[in-house]
Amino acid sequence: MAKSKFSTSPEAKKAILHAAIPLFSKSGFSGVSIRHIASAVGISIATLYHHFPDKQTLYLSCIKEAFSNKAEGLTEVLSQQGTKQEQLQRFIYRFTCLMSDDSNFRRLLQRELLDGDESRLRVLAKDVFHLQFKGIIDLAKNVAPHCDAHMMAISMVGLILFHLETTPIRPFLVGGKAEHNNPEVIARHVTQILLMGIMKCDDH
Amino acid sequence: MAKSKFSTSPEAKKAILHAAIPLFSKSGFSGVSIRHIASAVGISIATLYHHFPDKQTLYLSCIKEAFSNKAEGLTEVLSQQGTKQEQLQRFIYRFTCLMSDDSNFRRLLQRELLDGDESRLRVLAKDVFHLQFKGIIDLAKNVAPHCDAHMMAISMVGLILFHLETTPIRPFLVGGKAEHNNPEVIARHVTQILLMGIMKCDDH
DNA sequence: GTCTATATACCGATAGAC
DNA sequence: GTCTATCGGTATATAGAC
Repeated sequence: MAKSKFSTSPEAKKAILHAAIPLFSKSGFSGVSIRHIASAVGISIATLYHHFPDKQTLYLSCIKEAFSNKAEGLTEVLSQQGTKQEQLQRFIYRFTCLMSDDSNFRRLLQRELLDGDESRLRVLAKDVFHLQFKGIIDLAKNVAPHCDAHMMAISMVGLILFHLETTPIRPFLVGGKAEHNNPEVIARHVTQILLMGIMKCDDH
Repeated sequence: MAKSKFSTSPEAKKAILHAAIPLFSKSGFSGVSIRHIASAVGISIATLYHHFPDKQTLYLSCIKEAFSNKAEGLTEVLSQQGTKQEQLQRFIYRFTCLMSDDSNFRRLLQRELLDGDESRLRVLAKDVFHLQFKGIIDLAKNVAPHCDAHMMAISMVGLILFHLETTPIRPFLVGGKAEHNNPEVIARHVTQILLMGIMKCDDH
């Protein structure tokens, strides 16, 4: 109880958050004004300040909302069965789809890695994504027991995210094709690298 | 000739750029004010505007300066000799060191991938890094002729960048150790994945 | 809970003296 | 080339009516 000084309806807060999330995703904290957010929701600035005490709190609420929504999907993606190879393959594919479908989340995550201070990153890692990252670590231990599981988990996530991150610059890079933005193509490529390395890779 | 309406000394411009680059790297375009930059250089706002017509031009000049400085180092890193494996190994190691030594550049690059519009990304890919990315493509074709060279180049760069990008959150992630920020450790891990995949990887 | 109106500070950018 | 002074606009945030 008493989460706020004011009486606020959860619906109104959600409406503000879901209008603000894509704006923060696109332009970052400093690139979005309270005016802009209020205008997007269709309310006045004063009304927005009735629900959130300041811009910083609104931003952190957006992060929390976007990330905790995604945590469920991640947990589900990690509950895989089958052989080790199948587990890896399915995780890579479904994680790629999850990130590809929600660029708002992916961009907010990458912005947090650039802009988040120590306390924000701690919350992100320890409170929001602890179980999910642990799941990826366990998957790494399972499929590659001789590896450093932490590094392997970072590599798996990084491979996928960077292929999505480079989507807008790909048309101007040598060899870039539209199919390189297809989650299935990305997932197949990443899986092949992880399973066999590049020497035996054949993802044409 | 006539690059500017005003007479400006290149030294003064360089001084401004090299004060502004770390600021833009840390906080992004919207997160840094002209006042802040002028203060960091030790000049007045009006003096800054004598050298650059507006904030946007100053920012783009920072990008251009930081990136073209790095292009030389990248070209040098790509002129490798030895067997295919040695070429890959050395490129990964030296590229990792290059990115690790200059977090300003790496962060500006990642910010551009998030914030850059089509025209800025086109300039970046076609005018600034065309030869360097072509070099990575050629390396990929050489060491992995059966692969999609574009995807492989993206994977190599992305693997390295994400390990550096996650440095600040690593202390809070399961299994994170200080040694995971060591460029040699990162390069060895990435090289092993690329050469052998995770099944045969052993980077403890 | 929502609004209009406003306080206060900072923003990018310019004028004009030296 | 560098400065002080300042413009007009926008930023976050608040006061107080309804």
